[in-house]
Amino acid sequence: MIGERIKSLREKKGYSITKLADLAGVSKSYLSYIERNMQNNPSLQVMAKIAAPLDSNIEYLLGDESLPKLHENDLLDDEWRSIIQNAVEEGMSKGDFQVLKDLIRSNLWKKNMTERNASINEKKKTSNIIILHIDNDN
Amino acid sequence: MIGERIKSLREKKGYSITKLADLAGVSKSYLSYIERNMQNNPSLQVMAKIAAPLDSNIEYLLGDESLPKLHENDLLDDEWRSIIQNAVEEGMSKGDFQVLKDLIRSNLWKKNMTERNASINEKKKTSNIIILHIDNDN
DNA sequence: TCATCATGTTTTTTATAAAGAACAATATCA
DNA sequence: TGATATTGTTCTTTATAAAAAACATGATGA
Repeated sequence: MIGERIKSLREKKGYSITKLADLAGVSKSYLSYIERNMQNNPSLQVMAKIAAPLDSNIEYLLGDESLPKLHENDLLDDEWRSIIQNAVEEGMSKGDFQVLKDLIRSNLWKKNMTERNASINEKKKTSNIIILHIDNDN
Repeated sequence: MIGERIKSLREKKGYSITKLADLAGVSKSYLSYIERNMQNNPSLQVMAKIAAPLDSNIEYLLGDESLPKLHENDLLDDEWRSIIQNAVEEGMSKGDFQVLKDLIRSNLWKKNMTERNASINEKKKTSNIIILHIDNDN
């Protein structure tokens, strides 16, 4: 349930119910209800207000209630998310990504190969991967 | 705003407001308000009820309201998530990924270049990206 | 040791979310 | 072409979310 998540995050931060209620701008009585699942139908605004001082978001607080669970607490942080989101919007396929991933796993990572492409060279500072070839015929 | 998302998904399904309201089990008047952003603070239960017949989820409907936006409708689904999760665990950096992303954006995508690497060749079916070179010296 | 404060709970009140009409406007078809 | 059905809207009501207040319990400390 939703209450456990909030309570867990709250205690992790060392906040009392009263403190979190103040930070969030909701009444402590209502927060108390929510944590104990006595009122499990809060509005989006209340959820957002509670999530903020917990450095969380509605999605995470929903937890199993809803399908996905992505959260900084769960390894995949927001920066990653937006990077990937953009890539997908720009047409990256799962297969494309899998190549990169498999590459890393198979430790080609460590091996140096030759050849270089000038147009890509400038990207070097941010990564140790250089992509030379893009195949378009399948 | 939240209204646009719902309306967009609804129309994509070919549902009328009345139809969706029936499927979701909420009043059509309220749904109408929400779509026009005249009432932008629905409860979680209402959100969940609306999301279901749209084959969506609260997260997606929230859209910009909340930080992440991941959804099957946005191409980023659970499969993506686990792929990326694994990659991160295997040491992939954001910079590494950014190279790939920038590459796609700059439309190298469309250009064919030469050279090929036998050890990677077998990956061709799943991707149109072939990685030839991994630089390790920075 | 008793007074003040912080804790979380339960009661009461009030604000508003959400339903249930009734409505106007357009579409459908006999 | 006029009756009936759908569309989405606006008005009215009622159910309940959320605040405010009062409360109980333990902690702090003078």
